[in-house]
Amino acid sequence: MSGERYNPREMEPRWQKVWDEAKSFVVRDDDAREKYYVLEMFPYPSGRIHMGHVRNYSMGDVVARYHRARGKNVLHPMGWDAFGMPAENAAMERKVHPGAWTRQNISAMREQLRSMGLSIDWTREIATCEPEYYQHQQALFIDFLEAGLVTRKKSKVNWDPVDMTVLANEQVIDGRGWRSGALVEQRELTQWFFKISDFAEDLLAGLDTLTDWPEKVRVMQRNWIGKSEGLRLQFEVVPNDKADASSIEVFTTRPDTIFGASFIALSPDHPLTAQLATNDPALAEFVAECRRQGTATEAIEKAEKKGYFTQIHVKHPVKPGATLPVYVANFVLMEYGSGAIFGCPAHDQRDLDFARKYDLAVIPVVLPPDADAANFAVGNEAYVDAGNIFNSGFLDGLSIDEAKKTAAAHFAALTIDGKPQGTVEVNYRLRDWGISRQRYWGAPIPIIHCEVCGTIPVPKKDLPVVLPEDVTFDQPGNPLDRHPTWKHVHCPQCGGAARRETDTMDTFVDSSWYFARFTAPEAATPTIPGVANAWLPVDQYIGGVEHAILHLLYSRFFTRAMKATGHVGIDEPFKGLFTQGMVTHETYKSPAGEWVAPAEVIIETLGEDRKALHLHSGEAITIGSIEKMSKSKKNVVDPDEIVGSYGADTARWFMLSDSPPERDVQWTEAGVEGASRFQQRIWRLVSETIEITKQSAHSVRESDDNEAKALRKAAHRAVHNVSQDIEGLRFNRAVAQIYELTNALVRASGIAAVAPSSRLAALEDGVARLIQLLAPMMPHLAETCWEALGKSGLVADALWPDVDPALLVDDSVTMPIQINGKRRAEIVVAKGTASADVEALVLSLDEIVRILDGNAPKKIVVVPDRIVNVVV
RNA sequence: GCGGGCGUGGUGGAAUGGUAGACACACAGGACUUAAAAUCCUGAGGGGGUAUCCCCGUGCGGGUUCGAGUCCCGCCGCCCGCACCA
Repeated sequence: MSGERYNPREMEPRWQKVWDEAKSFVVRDDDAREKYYVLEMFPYPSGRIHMGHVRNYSMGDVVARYHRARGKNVLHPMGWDAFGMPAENAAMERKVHPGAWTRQNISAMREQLRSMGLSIDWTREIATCEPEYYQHQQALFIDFLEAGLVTRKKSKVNWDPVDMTVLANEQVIDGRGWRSGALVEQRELTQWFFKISDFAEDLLAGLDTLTDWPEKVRVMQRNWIGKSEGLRLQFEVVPNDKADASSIEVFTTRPDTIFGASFIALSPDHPLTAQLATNDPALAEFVAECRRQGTATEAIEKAEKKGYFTQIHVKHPVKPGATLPVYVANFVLMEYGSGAIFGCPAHDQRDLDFARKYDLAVIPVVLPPDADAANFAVGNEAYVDAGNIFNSGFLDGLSIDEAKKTAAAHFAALTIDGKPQGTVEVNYRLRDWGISRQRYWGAPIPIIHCEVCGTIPVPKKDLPVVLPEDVTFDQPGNPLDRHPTWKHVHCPQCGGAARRETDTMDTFVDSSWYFARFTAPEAATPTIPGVANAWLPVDQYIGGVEHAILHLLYSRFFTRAMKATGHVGIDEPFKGLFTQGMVTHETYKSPAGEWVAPAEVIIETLGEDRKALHLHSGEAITIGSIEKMSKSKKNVVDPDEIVGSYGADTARWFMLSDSPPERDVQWTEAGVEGASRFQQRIWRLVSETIEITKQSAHSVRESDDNEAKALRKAAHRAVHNVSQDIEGLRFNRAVAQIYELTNALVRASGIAAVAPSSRLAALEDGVARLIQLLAPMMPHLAETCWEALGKSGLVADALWPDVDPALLVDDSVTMPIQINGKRRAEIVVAKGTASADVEALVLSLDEIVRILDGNAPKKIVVVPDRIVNVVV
């Protein structure tokens, strides 16, 4: 046996079949054991799995298998985020139905995932594109609608006039549609919205409870929600013959700087702007120009601050007799605050730029701590830091915070047009979530439009609203809209002719509650609340950081909305979140400047130098930078090929070793080979251990000698450390611990044949423990070894090895001796040796005596059982 | 601009304020082999000395401490996220 190499290609399918037949990973709701829910972000069925999936699911599987071994009832499901654009693109390009394309991809990718040997309960598999799933999403939509969490409103969208569809901001490139290349228009469409902004405060507050989330993600969400507290302030319009309005409302977070105000600016989309523009062609032209600028971030970034003076003025609210000019400015957003601002150029850079351009007053009202009031002036840089208010009448001398409160109180007490002049208000950057998409391949929004009764939800008994199969993609626009019959229905209320909503839901809706559906994937309702509440929240969620905001925020909103409608009883869906790094690879370029795939490159190593040659042509290839694996740069490695040649365990092991999981990992051929060699090394160790123990009769139970004891200690320490590292998701360190134990056992196996039986027993026990530590990471190899060692049952079902605490502590410790903080010697003493004894021992050491050279130490610091520092 | 993170050998990376470089990859030398692969052993941060040993060393400059990769202050560089948010 010891001569045979381990053959993953033979063993891996075998164990996968065994687990399958034993239903090892099928989980039951009525299991009394403690629950543990581990979930990796489910994949989009693009066609084939990539290395990012391998990394993601390897990590999740380690966590799942570890907690199973810890005796927990582990839910570890898998599904498909199966709606979306790529399926429609495939339909247009290849004339296949999006459903056929998607389902074919799902079965191909399911096979690939199965070949990885993941401990997934496949009986719970769901695909969001099936009516069995999306009918419940439609039910949720109706419940949300009835609970007032859904609204229908007009909103500006990017409209592609050629494809006749709405585009996301990311799909607008240089003002043109990414597919059609047509100039994108801004259109107002009536769309469905989830009222996520109703939960802004709650979503913000909830972040503080998510202590097992990366700080980075919490900060990103906090910024995205963008809370700011300020004052809504009325400015009285100086009577004129242009404007109908008698007052203008602005939002400000700096009411303390009101004495520094020098202008008012309206958004181009402000109602007053529109009204003024009807009698002012130049203003109308200015507004049109602003709109042309578009919403692309790039354009906004470069746009110059521009304004248009409306000829009207408002009264200065705190300087009797003074007025402020009213501009329309391109940088004021209608969507935020009230769509109008007051400008205080001295203390806001953007306002300052604007003031310099239009020659407006710059009045400093915050005095920096070290400046003096007589000379302080603002140049081309606004002063935005702390200081005391000056030049400001009743606010003089106050701090910024005090002045904000005083100003707010002042304006709250005054009235304009019968309303308070100032009202304290909290604003959020977070907008409601527009979910309407003019697409075929998504969940239909279950609404019927009736001329008589209005907008009527589809009665629940009529769900699902199923997508029609007979659709065409040979022309632009929404196939649902031009389908001959699908949208023509009767009104559920009056029975008259009516029209179906032809918009479908944003695919982010699909992924906002799938984790809940996994708890009862076949239920007749979206969830079974009792079951959902028993499983949720997800204890450990793992996925890419690219979902830090949208997916994770939407899921948090959905959970709250589902709670409000009685589907779950919790607020936060994901207790622990882990965001893993990307998989990268070197890039290669041919002399012609074309990207070359790693599979077509041969690397030659000469000493420290590396040279790349083309596999076929033999021409020199340039080795480029390390980049995220992507098709466009061709630096991808196909998981199938790796599994086929090295086995799934090797791929899994490599993905877990070396790099900390939150950082990017570089895929290298050498690294994979190292992982593969380690696999063989384990198999040799196991085979040799079996041989040795077979040959030597060690029926006599001897007490452990020092070697045996050291071996046992190494094994128990490894179990302890690996456990902690897996729980902390420090897989790279767990791997290093396993290497260390392996090294110790391999060393011991060399001498065990001639050694006392106690060492053989320790070796056998250590190898068994090693295999168990390995089982979450290389499950197939571990099963093979477990079986070879003659252990009963599956290692996948075995309980995690226990740790004898007595074996974690040493009776003696090595203490380094420092002289002035530099290590000069070390001593081995019994654990717990008194400081005075240690001190005496140190001073008697030859090396120390020599280094001290007759000088008396100034001070000796003894940290018991740790270190000694002699200060000279 | 704002926010977050990072900076350690040839490389990926270890290191509760306590022996910097665990573990791995790559490399070099040796053993085995007709040979290669595989395997095993040995070496290795840099500099100096035949050796015992000495000096320097965690992006840079300060500080706190008996002791700093780790904590504090100020720089430099890189990465990520957000960005006309009033």
